[in-house]
Amino acid sequence: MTASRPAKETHQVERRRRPRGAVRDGLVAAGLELARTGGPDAVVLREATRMVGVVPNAAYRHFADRDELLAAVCAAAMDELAARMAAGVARVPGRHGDPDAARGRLGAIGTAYLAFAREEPGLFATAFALPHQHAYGIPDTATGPDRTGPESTGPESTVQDRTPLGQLRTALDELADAGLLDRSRRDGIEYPVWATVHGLAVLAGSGPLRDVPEAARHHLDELIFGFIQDGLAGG
Amino acid sequence: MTASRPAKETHQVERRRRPRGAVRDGLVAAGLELARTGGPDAVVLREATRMVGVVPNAAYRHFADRDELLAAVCAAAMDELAARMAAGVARVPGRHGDPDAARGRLGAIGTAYLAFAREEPGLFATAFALPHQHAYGIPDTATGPDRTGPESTGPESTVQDRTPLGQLRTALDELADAGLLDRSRRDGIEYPVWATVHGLAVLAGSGPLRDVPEAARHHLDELIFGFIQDGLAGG
DNA sequence: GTATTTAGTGGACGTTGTACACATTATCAA
DNA sequence: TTGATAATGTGTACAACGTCCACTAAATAC
Repeated sequence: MTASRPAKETHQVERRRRPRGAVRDGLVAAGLELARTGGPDAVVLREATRMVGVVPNAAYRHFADRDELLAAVCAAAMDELAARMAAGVARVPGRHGDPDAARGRLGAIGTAYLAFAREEPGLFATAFALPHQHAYGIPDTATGPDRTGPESTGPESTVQDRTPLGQLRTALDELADAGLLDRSRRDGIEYPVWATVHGLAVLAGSGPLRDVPEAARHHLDELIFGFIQDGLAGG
Repeated sequence: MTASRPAKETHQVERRRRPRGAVRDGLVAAGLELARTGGPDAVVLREATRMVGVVPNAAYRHFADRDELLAAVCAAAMDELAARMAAGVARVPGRHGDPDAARGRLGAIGTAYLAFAREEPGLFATAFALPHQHAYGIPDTATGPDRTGPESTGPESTVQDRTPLGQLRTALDELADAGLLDRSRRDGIEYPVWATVHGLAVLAGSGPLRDVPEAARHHLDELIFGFIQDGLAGG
């Protein structure tokens, strides 16, 4: 403390030498790792700062509070799910409109969804965890169109959205283009399909159907896919 | 302190005057109220003891730790769901085997399920919240038949189980008895049906489809029920 | 009536989220 | 270049939580 700014080469704490936004990104990445092994509740602010190598309060320069960090982590987890789905779809060959390809891509979407839920239960739970904003308040009285409601598509859905629902919509549209899904049944059908796959993912992932043996798990998947096929074919 | 046991009527802290098991039951009831308004994370041990009027450590005479209390609260929440479903089914008139009654009872089950998820989001989330045993461990390697696997029914499913899955099974059996569900399609069909309803309950309750307006919500319900009907009818 | 179990109290510790004051570096105007 | 201002990290502190330990009074068993 004698000199005003002495020996800068020794080891002056190396304060603030990280590139811009590195701490923020690091916190999200750390939170993602915590979420991967422990779900949303495991993303604890202090632990994340510890992993990044900063003091706990440093996080508050980048996030208003823990919930805002968690929100970023949730978004990252959702992105990872979307990426896996897109990768699975991309692996299916065949031009648009080809019935086999259309079927294959829809199947790939469902498979990727279930695989993610099974292989990364923590991230899956985190992706769908609402950051405790006010969590479970009064049933809500006419909330405006704030959050992702029925996925407000643009004028004509020009740019494809990578969200799970967006990818599902694309696959179902192709199924209709290929003549495998009656146009009169297309409208809104994405919700029952999504609900069915998501329901199985939740029930078998962290719900009452967790720890059913691997064989039965596969059987459940087949049951679900068959059920969806029947639902798409219609009565 | 002069007499060995003086003035018992004054105000000697009124220690231990509660009936047997009252504290335990009170803790679960308190936890249930906390869960009702805040979900599983809101069931905090100290707050529950405060509501019951005992010191925090008193809880440890009845539960090994917070997770064990939470487990009891989860079971209570699941019971409430089951009770609502049973009540809904009981409201539908008609003898066993009557097609209208069979359809009505299956519908009542789904309706009660969705209504519970919508009216009591905290309890619904709690009912399906696994108490953080080790939560999201390694994907599990051949776990034995410990937890509620595929709902091990007795020899011939003599006594009806009130669990949601049990009630759904009963309704589907009746549907088959009434000739509305092909016997060849009955086996295992409860899982896709459950998954579909549960998926919608989760997505619309605390998931990305929360805060869709009331009207669209009803439309979603109809879509789901129609989809299930088609799935039951088969291709 | 005494001994033993049961069920509550009191105090303490470590961890968490977060607020306030402070210090240092980056950015930009003069 | 210099000096103001914003951005970003540090330190200290506090309340609340889950949980541990020692102690004590009531209920029960012998």
